[in-house]
Amino acid sequence: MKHVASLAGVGIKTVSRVMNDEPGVSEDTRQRVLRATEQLNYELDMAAGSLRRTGRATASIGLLLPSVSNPFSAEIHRALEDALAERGIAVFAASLDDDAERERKLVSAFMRRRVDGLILTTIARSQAYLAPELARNMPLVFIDREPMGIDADAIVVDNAEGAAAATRHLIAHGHRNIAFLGDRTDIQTARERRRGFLEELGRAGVATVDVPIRSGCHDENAARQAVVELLASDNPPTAIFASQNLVTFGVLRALREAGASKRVALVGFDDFPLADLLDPGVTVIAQHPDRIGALAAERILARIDGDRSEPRTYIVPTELIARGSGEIHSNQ
Amino acid sequence: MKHVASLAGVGIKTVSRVMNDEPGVSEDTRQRVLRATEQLNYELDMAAGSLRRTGRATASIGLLLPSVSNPFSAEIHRALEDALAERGIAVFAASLDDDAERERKLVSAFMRRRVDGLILTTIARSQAYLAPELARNMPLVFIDREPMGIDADAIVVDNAEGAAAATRHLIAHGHRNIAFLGDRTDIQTARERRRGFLEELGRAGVATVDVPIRSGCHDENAARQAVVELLASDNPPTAIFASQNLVTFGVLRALREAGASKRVALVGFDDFPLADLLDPGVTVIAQHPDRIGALAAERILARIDGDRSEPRTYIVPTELIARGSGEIHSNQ
DNA sequence: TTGAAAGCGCTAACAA
DNA sequence: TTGTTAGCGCTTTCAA
Repeated sequence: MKHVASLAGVGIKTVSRVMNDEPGVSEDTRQRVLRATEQLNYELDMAAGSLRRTGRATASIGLLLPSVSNPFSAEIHRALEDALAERGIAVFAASLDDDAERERKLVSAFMRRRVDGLILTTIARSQAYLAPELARNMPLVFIDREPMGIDADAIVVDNAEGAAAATRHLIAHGHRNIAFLGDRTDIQTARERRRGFLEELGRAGVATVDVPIRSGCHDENAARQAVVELLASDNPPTAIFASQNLVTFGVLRALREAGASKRVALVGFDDFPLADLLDPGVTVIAQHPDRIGALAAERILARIDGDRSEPRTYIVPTELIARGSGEIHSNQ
Repeated sequence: MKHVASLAGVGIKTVSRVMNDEPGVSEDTRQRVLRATEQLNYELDMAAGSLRRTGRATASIGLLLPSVSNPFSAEIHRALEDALAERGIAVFAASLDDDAERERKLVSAFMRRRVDGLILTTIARSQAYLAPELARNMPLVFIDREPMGIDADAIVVDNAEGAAAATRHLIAHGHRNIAFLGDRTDIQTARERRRGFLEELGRAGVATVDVPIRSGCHDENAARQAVVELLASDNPPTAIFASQNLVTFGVLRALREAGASKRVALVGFDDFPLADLLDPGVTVIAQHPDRIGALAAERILARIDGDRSEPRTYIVPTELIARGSGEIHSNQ
């Protein structure tokens, strides 16, 4: 900046004014400064600026996702980026891998970079470690899973209700023996989906005592294996509820291998590409990652802009999309 | 940091030593400082540090992808993150949207944040605008598409050879009337794939003059529409080469709607989840985004560490995965 | 409309 | 082993 100033024959503060589009610079000087910046290929150093600037904003936020390569997460990421780019805010993205230790390390890495806000998917038992940041008005928005031990904005879907809707749908098609394939129980959404499933069965008067529940399926293979075992059991289920997209993929593989795709009904939580092109099409409870991302962006921007209202949890509705696999009737 | 120093009763430089794990601090003092940081919930300000540090490293890089939500891009992103996280480097991720103006703006946003390196997918006709950065030894790695007008590291796949392999495969199954569904021709990889396709047809002695070529399919719907028209034409193709995953999806839809899935052969460029569960399974030319990401990380780290060797283009091989759709024989 | 001086939080260089 | 001073590139404050 010094160099630009001397090349343009002006003071350093004048260059600062031009670079930040501040008023009080004659058009003539402005042009001279701009020419100098081009000649020197100069770009403002935002970090140096934010050191002195009142408010200290860095125009960056930290985004913690289950994984940047998870399609659901990636859609949220994109919606967020679109909304934040309009305000010139850059996004540090990182993957949680459902590991509590990683969560702490990545949050700390964001803090050391003095981000203006944090948008987080979490796995640790408690997020109370963030209380000091919250007290200092660090904008915090939790997505997909609500925080524990701390009161902050959250954007979630109604997991219990979505799971209940899936279950209701299967019951309406004559099923009573419905298997539940769930993710790791340390994941809040997984527990909620199980709760919704069981409550709905209860409402329908199905004794939940011998409902086949397989929790802890965190990947495709675990789910596939679980289905293989269920189908080989004494009393194989006539329908399956898969609580997550990777689990749904594993179920699809197992059913295909057993030749049971058109006999055993299936509803999956979370939509995925090509679900309609499989045979039968896969009935799902669709979440709306784009809406989750847009809402999260809206909330973090409001907090950055000084909104000090009570933290709230926002619920984005789910939607059942019938494509065939969930409409298979029970023969029993 | 001042506060921590006075609370611990030490000089500010001692705190700096502790925070940066520098030697020359007694275990006793170290403990006192760490206690003070915990009490004050202090985290180092890396940006302030890098202002003074020799080399100015910010421990962050800029990553420009076609879109963070594109599955292929997202896999690259993940592989990169894994390799860079080991070195404590954070990633600014952004979406290009195949828009040259966006490219310039996002690169400029990265520069203003003084990233330690740039990993870029580009669309602009020329990347000569980056020559000044390159001259200043800014580490630059291009992925998926080679830069124009500038000599820098690039990680690409052999698009022409991959397309040729797909074409060869179809020819070997008796096809001569193969349609090419290509992406926008301002995208380098799209042009390369078309070249590989045409050259292979030439080698096989097929007159390329009346080969049905449909370029400019940038999304699912354009591809679907193109296939609908091709199937309705006088001389419908017996096989299709889809040059990109969204295009493949559109082709799948069109074939399904026409009831032609088991009659018209299909090979798609780029693998995708569930390709094996469709009926027939979809034969693809698989790229290896994880390897591209890992290689890009390796190169940018080498450049950051001072490697000044001649820029190179690294080619990651593709792989034909036969699943059924590409093995449909021609009846003609 | 312009610029000089101070200082943001940190690390380099050097001194004790 | 520890601390002091200067200064990184910028914005704030204030004066001209």
